[in-house]
Amino acid sequence: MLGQVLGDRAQPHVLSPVKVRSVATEVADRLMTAVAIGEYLPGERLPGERELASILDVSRATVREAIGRLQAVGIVEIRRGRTGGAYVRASWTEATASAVRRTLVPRWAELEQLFDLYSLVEGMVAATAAARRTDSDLSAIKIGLDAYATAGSLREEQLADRAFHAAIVTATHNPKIRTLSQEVLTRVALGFPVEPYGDDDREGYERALREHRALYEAIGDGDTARARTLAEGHFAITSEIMRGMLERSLSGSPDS
Amino acid sequence: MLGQVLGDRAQPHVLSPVKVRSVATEVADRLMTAVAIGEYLPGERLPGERELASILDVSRATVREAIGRLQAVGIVEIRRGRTGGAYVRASWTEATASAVRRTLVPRWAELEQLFDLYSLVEGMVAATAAARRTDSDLSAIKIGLDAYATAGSLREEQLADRAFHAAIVTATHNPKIRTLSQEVLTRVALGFPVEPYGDDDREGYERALREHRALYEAIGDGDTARARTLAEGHFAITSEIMRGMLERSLSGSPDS
DNA sequence: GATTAATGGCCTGAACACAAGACCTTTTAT
DNA sequence: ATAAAAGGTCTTGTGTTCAGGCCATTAATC
Repeated sequence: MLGQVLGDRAQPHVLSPVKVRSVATEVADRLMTAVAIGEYLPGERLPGERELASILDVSRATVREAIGRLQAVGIVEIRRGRTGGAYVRASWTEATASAVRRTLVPRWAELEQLFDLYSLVEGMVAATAAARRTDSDLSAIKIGLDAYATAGSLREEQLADRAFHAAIVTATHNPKIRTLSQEVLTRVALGFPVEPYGDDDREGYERALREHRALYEAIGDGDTARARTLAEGHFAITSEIMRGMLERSLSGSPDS
Repeated sequence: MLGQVLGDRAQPHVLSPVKVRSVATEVADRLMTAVAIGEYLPGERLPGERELASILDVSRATVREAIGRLQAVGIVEIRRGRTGGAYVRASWTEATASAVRRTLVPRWAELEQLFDLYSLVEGMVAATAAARRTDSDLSAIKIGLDAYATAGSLREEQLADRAFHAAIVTATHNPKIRTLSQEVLTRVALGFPVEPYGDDDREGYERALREHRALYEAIGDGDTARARTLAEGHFAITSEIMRGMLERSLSGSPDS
């Protein structure tokens, strides 16, 4: 009786079909993520196959399998010879537009949910950081903030942005939170570059800088509510940008 | 220069060694979780090997491998014959005490972090639910609350508790949040039963009931801050209970 | 008490993913 | 021209998983 009211599930969540990621898929996802978050910029070369195999502790065959997938969707181009390797394509967002259409559009609703989750989690992170930050945490955040403010190139902007956020996550004093944040970011980033590359958007930069400053001060003040609100808003903006990118990629060429 | 200041990592997170879970490990973890969260109570029988293989969409050999591990750590006992199967041991928390010592103690700090994360995530869930709940969401939560209030047995308490929390998660209107919550819970639960079984603790029950009521009202009022605070506190209590259990299991028999 | 059904226990063979390593081909720095 | 560094291509071996059948055990049923 009670079971009926409560909707007693015949198939609990923990007993849903099992699916394990293959090593090759895991590697491919990681490499895509690395490119997506700007770890490797367009024109840059990924580490060699042998090196990646060593770093990731997998066989070279598996690395090749993974790189082959990146090549297949146009994220990298392969060059042979002495200076060969997997180079991030200049406009991989454009190159993958059709892949985006095929892969991501059916999951539009899912992406919206991911963006939402991303924003909420980062708000949680910021609030926790505000509650727990030490003075040295604050200093580290300040360094990231200043670096962002004085960044001279897009690359420096990216590095500083990541350092800033990394310092905030560190200020939560809980490595699990970092793991969670990275996992959520990865899920979001798997389809999109978090920082639109060619986007030399001064206005966006100024806005981000203002928000970073405000967030820094909220954390410095230990104002958890303000830090949360600011972070949620900040990452919601990022989500908006991605959403806009996707929409543009959709309204562009109908299909390849 | 900038790179130095920002601590440019030679080995980004995404390029750390790859390790994928085997199917058998995944199945074993799921079954352990199912037992840990009270899906199967002591004395109850897990589904048969063939049935599990079908449900989980894996081979029976893999299921056997997983069940063998549960048996090895004393979570279940295997009976043969017509009414045979894997039965949850009456006092598996006791039976696994030494396993807990060997497995969990080295990760004490990690567990603390997990408890902390658990509490924070559930706070986030409650706040989001308070902000987004519809009237029908609220009704569902109320049903769970009432069921908890009128629960006549431990089993009913568990079911109602889960229904209550499930209804709150649903009220966030974001399935990804549900997934996240479950993942975090699973990580926490992997070592511990969330609801200590034999713990016929009226005082604890009364307290939980009060907190559930308060949480229900905060969500009803759309008071995100209060909902968050209540939920964080509520789950922090759960964490405290688990912590106490572990400490008792430690101070008990030195080792087996 | 015999039968039968439901269960775990056990085995084989094939398919597959992955690792390890050798060797070839291409390209470029020297 | 040579050598180095990279990707391209094999082979071989190993471990995991699946699919299926058959055996052993137990208890409900006739």
